Amino acid sequence: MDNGEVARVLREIGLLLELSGENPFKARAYVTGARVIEDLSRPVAELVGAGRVKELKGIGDALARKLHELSTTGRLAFHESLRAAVPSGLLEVAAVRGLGASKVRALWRGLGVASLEDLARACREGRVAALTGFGEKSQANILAALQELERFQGFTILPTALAEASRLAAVVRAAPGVQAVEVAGEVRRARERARTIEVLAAAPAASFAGALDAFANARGVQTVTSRTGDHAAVTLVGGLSAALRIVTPERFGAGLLFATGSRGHLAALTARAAARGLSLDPGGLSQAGDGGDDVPPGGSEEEIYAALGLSFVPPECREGNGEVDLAAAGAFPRLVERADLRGLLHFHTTWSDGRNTLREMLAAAAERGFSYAGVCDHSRTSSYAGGLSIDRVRAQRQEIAALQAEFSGLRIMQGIESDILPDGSLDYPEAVLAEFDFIVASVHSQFSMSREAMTARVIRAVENPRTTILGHPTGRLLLQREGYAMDMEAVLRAAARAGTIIELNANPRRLDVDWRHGGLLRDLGARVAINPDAHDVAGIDDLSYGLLMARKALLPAALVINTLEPEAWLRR
DNA sequence: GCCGTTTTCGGCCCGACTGTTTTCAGTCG
Ligand SMILES: [Zn+2]
Repeated sequence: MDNGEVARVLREIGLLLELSGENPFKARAYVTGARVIEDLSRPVAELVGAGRVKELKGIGDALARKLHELSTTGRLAFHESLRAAVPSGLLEVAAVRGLGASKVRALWRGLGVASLEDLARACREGRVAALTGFGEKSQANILAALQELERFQGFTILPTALAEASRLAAVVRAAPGVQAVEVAGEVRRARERARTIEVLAAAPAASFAGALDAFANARGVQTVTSRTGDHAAVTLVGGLSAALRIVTPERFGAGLLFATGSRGHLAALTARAAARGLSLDPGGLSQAGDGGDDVPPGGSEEEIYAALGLSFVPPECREGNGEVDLAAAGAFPRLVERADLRGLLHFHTTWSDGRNTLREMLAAAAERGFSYAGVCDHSRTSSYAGGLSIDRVRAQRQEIAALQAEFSGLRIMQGIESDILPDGSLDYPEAVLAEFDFIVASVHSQFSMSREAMTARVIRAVENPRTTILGHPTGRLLLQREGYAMDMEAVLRAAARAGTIIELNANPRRLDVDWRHGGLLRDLGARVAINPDAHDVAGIDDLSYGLLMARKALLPAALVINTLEPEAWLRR
């Protein structure tokens, strides 16, 4: 059992205890224990083996015993008995936004609600509103949250989609006779949320059936929803869909192009082909009518783009947003790449709610070849996240000065992720704000303002000359929470006017600003910062998702400030 | 259930909002 699995069990015990009506502080002790285990840099089993797990702050006698049982047997009787006493569907009910353990318990004990279906029915029948502690509004809010949950059902975020896709691709690749396999569809296009994993394979016709069998029998396949001679569609445990198409090798290039899409991109390509007297279909590119083939059988994607007089369009850019016109005009932007990034900005440390120390984060930055790093812990109003008091801001500055001597090749800057307060102001007095090298300003509270009020609030923040970067502009959490209502275009215009940089937060739950605003950002010439918002060392590598989104937005690398030296973007 | 030490019980991250209640519990970030 790795630390993540152990932590998950402890966290679930915490929830189950609360649902059982246990002392909430006892429940919290398990959640705290889960966090302690998550933050370990070594396997918890090692500490258990050495009898040292009790030395961890937050782990006492009881948790130490349970960790011992868990890491030696892989099971925990206490956990299993709790699970037996609480309907398993309640765990899903507790994940509904607005419902915590106490409310779920009330619904369970008062109305017999034991699943999401029960809850929806109870709401529709008006029974929730009649329950003490609830009312018409709570009932309506619960129904809305359930609908939101339903909308998110069957989708996943990019890292999971990529992992599942490459796992399934590997299964197919291992099947006899298979010569090539690629992930296609929306996953290859790096959509920020995905529903279907599409895989394309090339094999001689005699090998089709075997490859389809391998796919249909892959681990995690729940049901096979359709099956033909060259195609299989399945649903996966967890609700995602997946599909495999197999073509003979000479059709692989065009097949991949069509399987990748998007529809809009393909429409632009086929229109361009037609304008040149060509015809493009999944079989390849050919002379319209009876001519010979322009692209020989077996033509790759690259060859097809070239035959259409286009530079290669990377898969993540194929959204039908004018990328074909740009490529045709020879104006396709020079997109940002990992090696372009010189600056690592907006990461958290143990000074606030990060899991690694400042030194550890800086060492990771240096190891990854960054030439400058700007730490941005939380500001004082985010007290739940350990936001920095003015004294701690200054103490951190001293540590930075000391650490700078240790990291000669890395310029260390002190930023802050300042809350944007409800009135649009920043979170410290002017004299303190002036001491930071730069400021990322983000909304972390009062999400449910009116659209007008939120727009005014954020515009005031981006117009503040102390604001360097607007952090995660919409506040969305993909598949968990919609962004707050706000006139994004007005905000982006105001930011561009004020010279405030827009963050492209690379956390795969955020990927915010949305790539769909790329056209406006380009038109405005607005500068963008790709920031990992990392809370630990591993989080730094979320930058890869941010890079994909910046490319998807067709942003020229020159607009991405992390590619520049600080002097090019710091306010003076 | 953990922690600290005022050594063995009492408090546990904190402030604001929402919807319920009629003075506050629950949820969220
Ligand atoms: Zn933030």
